[in-house]
Amino acid sequence: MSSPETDPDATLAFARHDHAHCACDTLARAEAEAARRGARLTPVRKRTLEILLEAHRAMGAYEVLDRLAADGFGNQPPVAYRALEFLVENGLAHRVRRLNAFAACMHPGEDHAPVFLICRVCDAVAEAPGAAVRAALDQAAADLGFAVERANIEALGLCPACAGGADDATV
Amino acid sequence: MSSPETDPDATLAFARHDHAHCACDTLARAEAEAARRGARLTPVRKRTLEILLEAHRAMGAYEVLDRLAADGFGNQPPVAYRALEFLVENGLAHRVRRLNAFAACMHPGEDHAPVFLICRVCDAVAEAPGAAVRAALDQAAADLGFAVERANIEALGLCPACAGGADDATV
DNA sequence: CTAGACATGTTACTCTATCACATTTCTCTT
DNA sequence: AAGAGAAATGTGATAGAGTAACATGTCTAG
Ligand SMILES: [Zn+2]
Ligand SMILES: [Zn+2]
Ligand SMILES: [Zn+2]
Ligand SMILES: [Zn+2]
Repeated sequence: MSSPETDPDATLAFARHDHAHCACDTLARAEAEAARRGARLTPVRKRTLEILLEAHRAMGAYEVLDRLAADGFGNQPPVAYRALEFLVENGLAHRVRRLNAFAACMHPGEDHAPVFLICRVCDAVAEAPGAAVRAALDQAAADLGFAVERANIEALGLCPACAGGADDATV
Repeated sequence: MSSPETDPDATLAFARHDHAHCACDTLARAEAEAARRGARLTPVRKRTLEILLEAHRAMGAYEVLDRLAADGFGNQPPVAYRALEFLVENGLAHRVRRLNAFAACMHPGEDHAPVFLICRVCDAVAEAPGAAVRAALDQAAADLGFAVERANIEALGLCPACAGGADDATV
């Protein structure tokens, strides 16, 4: 698909890394986490997670559905939406509302408050650690007597690569 | 469904207030802000903002459209979307992605980083001050070399009224 | 009064998401 | 092993959200 070393295949968490290994490793951790929670990682669900991991980027439900259908699973929207919902509910994937898309969780099992950084130029999406952000959010909410249960924290901006000069010039 | 005193008319910023006054006052500030920015607050746009302010809650584009159509404006989606987009671009309204909805900004003009608190029981939506949250977000992003330009910070949980006991019991 | 910019109206369409129902597969109990 | 009930899947239909494209109108600058 592209050079293994510098592939800016959008999506990488901005940092270069051995993606094949990272995806495989993350899948293993996801499976462990699913087992720990007693959640059934059925074929469709597992395949859905694999698809997200392989792409290593945020994917629309219909894009995932196409892949699933190609693999012999159902080809109707609910097939993808149900699998994705399961993954999100079990902390194996996240929903990026700004993009109407889903992305595999890079830290399954670890209790975390993800922050999504979306590059407006190359569409890369990174899941950043947001413990501090979440803490600030909880505090701001508490000031109003509001108890936060779930949060979506998404930022649009420029990734380091795109900010590094070649951004608007290359458009 | 509710008593006059404790009416959880969804929407209030959790705190009781003279809404008619609050809406009127906010509209005045929004008009001033629009003028300051040289943005043309045309009839449709102004009416759209009024609709959002009167409802004092997050409204879907199509819901706004119905109101606009009833007032003699166009009745096709672009009419509402264009007006709403204008308001958002000019800081007079916000988009709440989790709800696929829009809400009038309660602090037009004041440079602010809004945090939306959405009650999962009564659907109330409050725009909380999120300067600290935004600061934490900027820091978390900076750690990855990412420059945040815009952010959506939305939390789902329980508002003080619904957390105060009568929540799931009254359903 | 003409050209251009901006705003609006309208048609049609795409993308996103959920409902409802039939069928199958798993699990737990007897 | 049998059978009830829960969970998961497949499928068709439909609702909801958002945009592209084009025509018309409006206002201003020259
Ligand atoms: Zn995660
Ligand atoms: Zn980028
Ligand atoms: Zn605001
Ligand atoms: Zn509430």
